[in-house]
Order: sequence, then structure tokens, then C-alpha cells
Amino acid sequence: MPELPEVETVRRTLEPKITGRRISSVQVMLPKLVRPLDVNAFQDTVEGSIIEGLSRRGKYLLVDLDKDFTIVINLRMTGQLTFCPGNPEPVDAHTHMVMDLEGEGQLRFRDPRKFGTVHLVPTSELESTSEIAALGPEPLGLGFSEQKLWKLLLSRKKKIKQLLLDQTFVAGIGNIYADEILFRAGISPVRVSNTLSPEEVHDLYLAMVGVLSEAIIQRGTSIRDYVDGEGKAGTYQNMLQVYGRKGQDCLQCGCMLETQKLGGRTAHYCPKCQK
DNA sequence: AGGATGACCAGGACGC
DNA sequence: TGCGTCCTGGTCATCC
Repeated sequence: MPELPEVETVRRTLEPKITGRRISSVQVMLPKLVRPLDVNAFQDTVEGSIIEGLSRRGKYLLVDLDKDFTIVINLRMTGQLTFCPGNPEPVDAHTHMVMDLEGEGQLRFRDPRKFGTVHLVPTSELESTSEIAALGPEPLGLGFSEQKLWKLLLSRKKKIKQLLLDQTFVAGIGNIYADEILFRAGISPVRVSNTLSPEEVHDLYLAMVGVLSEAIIQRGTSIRDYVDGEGKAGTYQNMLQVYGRKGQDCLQCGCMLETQKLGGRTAHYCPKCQK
């Protein structure tokens, strides 16, 4: 499931391969993928454009084009964006968009569950589009700090797990890393945000930065579909402490890990280590 | 208005 | 084997 570390890994692996390249043609096999819902207009704008860079905001990938347009890609649960060099193999049934790059190579979007989205937005309007404008701060950004987290937590009254998943609170954290961060911080997922002590906020801040940074170093978590921009799996799944380990022993205290439904999502936690 | 809940997307896993 | 059911998670609509 692509969360911040996975999307950042895709960005890092793709950027050197596609920056400066001209998109010679685009095929969209799944029309509902692109917004606005007009494949012809999408093609007209994208074809002939040069990719000037690839950036990330939260879980969104931003393909910056030279024509004052940006392609905003959300991989959702099972989306994959990969660069295929040379003479690539034919696409499979789950590949919904292919961009041919001038010279050689293709940028492919594959998504078995078809939940992903590809939005074409004028670059000048990027920061004001609803999906980007609503995002909270980047947890690994320079502007983020323990003090800022403290203020944000005090301003809300919500279970901490659900707040970490809220993209308007902080951008980029999904179910896997929310559970891993709370385990590392020793905080129960059901704790209400404005009841955390200064020490707990300190631990939470360090856990957020630590878990996300280490997951990027490990090139993401590959449990089901996730692969990076070169089609390679990550390795952070080997480091998971609680996610997907229900019924197994806590690696810290040895007692049995539990799960609980929280706002429709499964929270994995250690009943002894997390207060 | 903020918080909580449920629906939705589609396919894979699993049980009978 | 085939069918039904449940689970997955990010997002959005709806209700309180």
C-alpha cells in the first residue's frame, strides 16, 4: 500500500529516468482513470510535453510538465508507476495507461483494483486544487517540528490513530505506518489526541520521523502489490513490529499482539507496550 | 464545524 | 469446481 515512504521511493527511482524526457504519445486504456474525464484533452496536453521533474506531496506524485501543467497521480491501494526501458514487454490487463518517451522507454501505470487516479492540473493552480490544498504538513518537511505537532494535537480531539490517518492533519501516513509509529512511541491507538503528555508528544514525533525515514531507507513495504519505479520490491516488511502480526508475540515484551477496528480500519497494537 | 460512520471502488483469499 | 462472503485502505458523502 503506497504511503509516504513508498511514494517517495517511486519518486526517487523514477526521477532520474524520466526528467528531461519528452512524452511522445499516451494511451489510456481505462478512461475513468483520468480527470477531467476527457481522454482526448488529456492526450492533447500531455503528448509532446517534456517532463521537467517529479515531486511528491503526501501520497501524491506530481509529474511537472513544461507546458504549465502537472500530472497529479494518486496510487491509492494497488497502483504502480514504473519505467520500462528498451523494448518493453506487452502490457497486461491491469495496465491502464502507458506514456511512450521519445527515443526509448515507457512510463506505465498499472493498478489491479483501478482505485488510482491521474489528474491533469494547471501548475499555477496546483496549490489551490482541493486535493493538494487540503493536505496537512509533510512529516519529514523542514517546517515540521515537535512544537508544531504539539499544537496540532491540542487543536483536535480525536483518537490518535484516526488522526494520523487523516491527510489534513499530517500528509502521507497510512494504516501500516500509523500502527508502526504508535507502537514505537508506546502510545495506544485509542488515546485521544489532546490528552497526550509532553513526553508522549516527544516520543510520537521521534517515532514519526524515525519510522518514515527508516522505511524510505528500506525502499518501502512490499506486502501485496507495491513495487518501486523500477518494478522492485521494498524491504521494510521485514522490519514491521505490529502491522499484520495479530496473534503473534510482541517483539519487545513477548505478550500477544491484538487488533481493534477503529473507524473501519484495523489497528494493530501491543496491549502491554502501548499505554 | 468538527467528529463519527458508512459507502464505494475491485479483486484476492477463504470457507463451504 | 464454483459461489458467496469478507477483507483491504484512501477518500468522500452524510449525519449528528
